[in-house]
Amino acid sequence: MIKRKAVKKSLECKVRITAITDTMQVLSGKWKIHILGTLLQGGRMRFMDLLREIDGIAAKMLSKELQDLEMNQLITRTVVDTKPITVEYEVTEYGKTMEPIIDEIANWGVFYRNRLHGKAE
Amino acid sequence: MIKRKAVKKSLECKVRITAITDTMQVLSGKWKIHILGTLLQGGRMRFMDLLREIDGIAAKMLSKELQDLEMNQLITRTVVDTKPITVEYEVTEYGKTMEPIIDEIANWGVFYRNRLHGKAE
DNA sequence: GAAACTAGTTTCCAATTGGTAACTAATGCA
DNA sequence: TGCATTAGTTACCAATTGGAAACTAGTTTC
Repeated sequence: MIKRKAVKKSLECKVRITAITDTMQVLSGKWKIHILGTLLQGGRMRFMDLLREIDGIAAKMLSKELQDLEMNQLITRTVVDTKPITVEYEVTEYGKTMEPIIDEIANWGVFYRNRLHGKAE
Repeated sequence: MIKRKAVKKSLECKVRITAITDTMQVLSGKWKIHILGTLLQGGRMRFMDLLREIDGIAAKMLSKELQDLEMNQLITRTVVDTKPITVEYEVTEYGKTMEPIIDEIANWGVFYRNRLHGKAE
């Protein structure tokens, strides 16, 4: 018996921990999942649409989080030459690979609420 | 056309936002997902095992996060009357419903790493 | 009796996060 | 001319988060 646990840790666990850390870093902060979720439902949306749709977010936060998401290539930013200039945001194909995560998180949240009330009913 | 968008928001979006907020609150902080992930892999584990297994966590953080997870009934805490007293932590059946989320997050992290290197290869 | 191991707790500090409110700059409308 | 709308930015501030290190306290081993 010569430290089998340490081997087990190095191989399986570390890769997993790195993977989880990466994902959570990309989704860090209070708003990114909500922005992605809203854009996944709404398709192409403008800044002001998002500001109105996502309850409680401030312009500063929305702006910063959109920049982060764009840097990670999860969304695209397109300036449209309308009367007052508008900017459209859209989830990329790559960004759409986040959908299973967001769905699982949303599902669990519903499950959680149901459990808090009557599970016997 | 009398504000159809607002209706759409109230019905679909708000429930989803609440659900996501709930889940993320239960998983809040830097360590909860790692602790759950480690316990899901390792089964019944002691405090010191977790401290050694989860790279970088401090005793204070581990202690606090374990308390949070126990309060939310995702794990159980059992004091064992060994020579120096030990405490065992284990994921509950309810806690195991988090597994799909953690798996999706870990999967995406692996996908993310692969994409950063060679996707053409 | 000293050192080590168990499972934490306490204190103190630094960095990050996120919120409010005011401001910019370009354009259109009355 | 003055107000509204677009998409932000800036400055300031408060709360939360998390990390290091030292400490507690009981038991066992050398």
